[in-house]
Amino acid sequence: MNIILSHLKIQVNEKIYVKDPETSPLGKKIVEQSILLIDEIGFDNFTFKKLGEKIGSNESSIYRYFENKHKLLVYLSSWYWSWMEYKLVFATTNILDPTEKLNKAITIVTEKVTNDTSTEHINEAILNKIIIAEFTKTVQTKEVDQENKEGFFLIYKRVINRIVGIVKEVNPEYPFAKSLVSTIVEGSLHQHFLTEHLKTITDCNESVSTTEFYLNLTTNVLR
Amino acid sequence: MNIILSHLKIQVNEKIYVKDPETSPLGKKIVEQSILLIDEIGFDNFTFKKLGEKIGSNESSIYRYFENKHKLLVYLSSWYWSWMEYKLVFATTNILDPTEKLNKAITIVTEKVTNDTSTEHINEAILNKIIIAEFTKTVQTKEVDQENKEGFFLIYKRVINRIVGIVKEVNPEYPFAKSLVSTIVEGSLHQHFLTEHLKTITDCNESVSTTEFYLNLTTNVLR
DNA sequence: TCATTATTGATAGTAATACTATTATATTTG
DNA sequence: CAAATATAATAGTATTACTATCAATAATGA
Repeated sequence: MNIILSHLKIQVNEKIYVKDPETSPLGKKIVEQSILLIDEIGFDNFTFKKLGEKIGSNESSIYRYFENKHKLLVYLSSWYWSWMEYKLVFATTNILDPTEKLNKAITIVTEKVTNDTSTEHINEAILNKIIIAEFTKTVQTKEVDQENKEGFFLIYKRVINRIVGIVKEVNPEYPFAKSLVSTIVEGSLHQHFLTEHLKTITDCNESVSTTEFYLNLTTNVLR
Repeated sequence: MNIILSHLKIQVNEKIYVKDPETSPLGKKIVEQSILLIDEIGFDNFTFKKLGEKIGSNESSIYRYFENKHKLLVYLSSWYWSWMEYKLVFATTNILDPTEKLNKAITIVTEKVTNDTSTEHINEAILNKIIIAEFTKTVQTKEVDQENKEGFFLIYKRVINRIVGIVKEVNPEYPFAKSLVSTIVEGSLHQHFLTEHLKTITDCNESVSTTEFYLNLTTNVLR
């Protein structure tokens, strides 16, 4: 996995950035350090000025890569889901049994990411923390319909629908495949958040438990 | 229901506001009109200055009721979940069969709110729209642990755990009652959002469908 | 290698946001 | 009617979220 990914460039919709951050050292530094800073102070308190100070670079230079911090978060999310899609594809290819394939897929999307080192400048474990804490903010805006039209959430929707395909293999009769998968993917992020902050309304406590919960749920729903 | 609620004062944690908005006409106006304005322009674009202009009142007067717009949203959410708790209690009281009671409870929390007129100055249907679009923002902040300690999310957690109790009546063996219920409650908000904005990753299309999906899911999971 | 071009940095500036403070003016209540 | 309270008006500050301009540096290619 690590070997394969190190040769792959994660594809992100061009409209999300002003200049592709993958094309320069400064761009990579922006992506790398923004992940650390957002994790540290939270997206709401994050500003390009603070990021500039952190990377010893000018605020205005960052604006040459991203229009605003919202777009940067959309970029990080797209990168994350694109990376997740690779993980999904590689993990489920060659598995013939649909149930086994689905279990594998659910495990991949619901488990907490720890210490994946497939890319040099992106810390996937911390990016996963950001997605857990901030992902819904990328869609929950007044501009969602416009941005959806422009393809900002394409990769996310593709990940969902890829798993929907597997669900349909397991049980073609089940009428809520899309809602089930979107509930699992978004819900598992939420469960990880609850595990961390609102422990009294979740049973999940370690990485494995969230996955267990959703594997159990899926099995019961589709049988 | 309407008659009963008109005599009830929804209780909200005192720490959320500077001055209880229920105690004055201006306070009520702030609550009433903030719901309309947040629905109209979105929470991110909402400011106390704009609200002041809308209600023909001064920005500084609003600050005497709420420290900042985040606290106002927490107040609106608390009000919503408190109101939801009343609906839950009244709808499930006197139902003896646990399964029937659970189905009723799930229907209440997952269905879209339409035209409830139990309180004069709060439009519950529009408040429901705000909760669908903005609720996660009340918890997904860097201050969540501190605010949780201060009891900001108590009512929300109580609603969840009330339903958890019913789940345990239906199936005491099921090991993920809390995660199931928090997934349903948060997930149904998300499904309503998807129905409105990202239709390709949900099967829900009208109010009834989201409820159907979760009723079906719960039945399958708990049997 | 030198000239061109692209990239980054530094500085300045604007409008809006998120408040706080002060004082004046109503309004309520005892 | 006086005292207390609530609201409005105005002003002011620090920060945010940018945009614009120009200088300095680095990369490239003829």
